[in-house]
Amino acid sequence: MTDKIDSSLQKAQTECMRTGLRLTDKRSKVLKTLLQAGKPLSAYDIADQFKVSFSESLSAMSAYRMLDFLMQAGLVHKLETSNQYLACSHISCEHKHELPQFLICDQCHTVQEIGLGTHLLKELKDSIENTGFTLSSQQLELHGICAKCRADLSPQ
Amino acid sequence: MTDKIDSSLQKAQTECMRTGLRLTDKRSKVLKTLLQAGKPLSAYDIADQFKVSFSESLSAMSAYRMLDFLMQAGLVHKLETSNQYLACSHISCEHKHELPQFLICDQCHTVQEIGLGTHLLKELKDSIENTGFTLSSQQLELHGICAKCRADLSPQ
DNA sequence: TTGCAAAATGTTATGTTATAACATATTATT
DNA sequence: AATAATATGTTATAACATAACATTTTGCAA
Ligand SMILES: [Zn+2]
Ligand SMILES: [Zn+2]
Ligand SMILES: [Zn+2]
Ligand SMILES: [Zn+2]
Repeated sequence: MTDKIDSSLQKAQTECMRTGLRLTDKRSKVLKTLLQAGKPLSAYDIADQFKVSFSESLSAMSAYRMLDFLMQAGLVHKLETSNQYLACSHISCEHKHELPQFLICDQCHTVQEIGLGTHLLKELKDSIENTGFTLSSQQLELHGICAKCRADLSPQ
Repeated sequence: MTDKIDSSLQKAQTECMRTGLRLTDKRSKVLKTLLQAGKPLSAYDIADQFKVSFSESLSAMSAYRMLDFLMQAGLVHKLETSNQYLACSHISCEHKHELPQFLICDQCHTVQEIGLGTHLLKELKDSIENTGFTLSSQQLELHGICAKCRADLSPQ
């Protein structure tokens, strides 16, 4: 678990270096906070958790700025439907996503970042662009009940 | 234009009667405010516009409550990506949508409520449910540049 | 028709999310 | 070392949303 987090942080650092972005100590710690949480947090939650984890102050204002940076760097996503932030699931792997897609469980609030087939995405994209609209990179947030909660609800 | 708005209000009234919902005068005026605006408004915008249009007070708190009602009735949608509300485009027509889909122009902020092919939606739904996730009714909000703005950007 | 209960609306307070504006500190470059 | 650019600290405020309780309106039954 810690290994996964460390390797993600390592990878993030390397990738930022390569692209000329400065993943400072605090920014890295904000990312680490999200990786450790393993679930979406609000900016204010992040600031609070940061203080607990690192015994170091972080104002919400700073959290927002660092989240902006991390989002630009593609390391963090914002869930618009819940105003929360979460670490990208694909930091440590090679998987490259154009359009992040999230399945959000309304029961246990876990979020799964998935990768729909490129075929399906292309179809979706084509269908939209046929209307004359030009898509910019965005994301899909789909709500429902996750497999685990579904099993808990109907036990047999 | 006014005809379209009136017929939508009429239809909304009829539909609410049929399903036992009470589309009160104020609720109807909130819906009218959105229909007249023809674009998404925040709850506070709605309260302000309501006062202007009807010379009648409406607190933001009341606006939120009326929006909740209108959303439950399927007459209004909330855009989660901009915290704004807009009248459903399909009030006056028979078109029934399970999953509302919006194309949001980041240039001029107009919103187009579209209907993707049922085939494509089914494929999307199947693809997601294959992961074990159970979708509840949700919506797609896709950002980009509308045809008009695109034309303005590249004039020839 | 009167009385009651439920639903709708009014009102005030407060919680939550996000940005503006300006000061200070750190870093890179010359 | 001087300078400029970037990052962070700090305070204030804007924007979005809900809680809690009072009052009014409505539907319905006695
Ligand atoms: Zn991602
Ligand atoms: Zn769940
Ligand atoms: Zn609609
Ligand atoms: Zn546009």
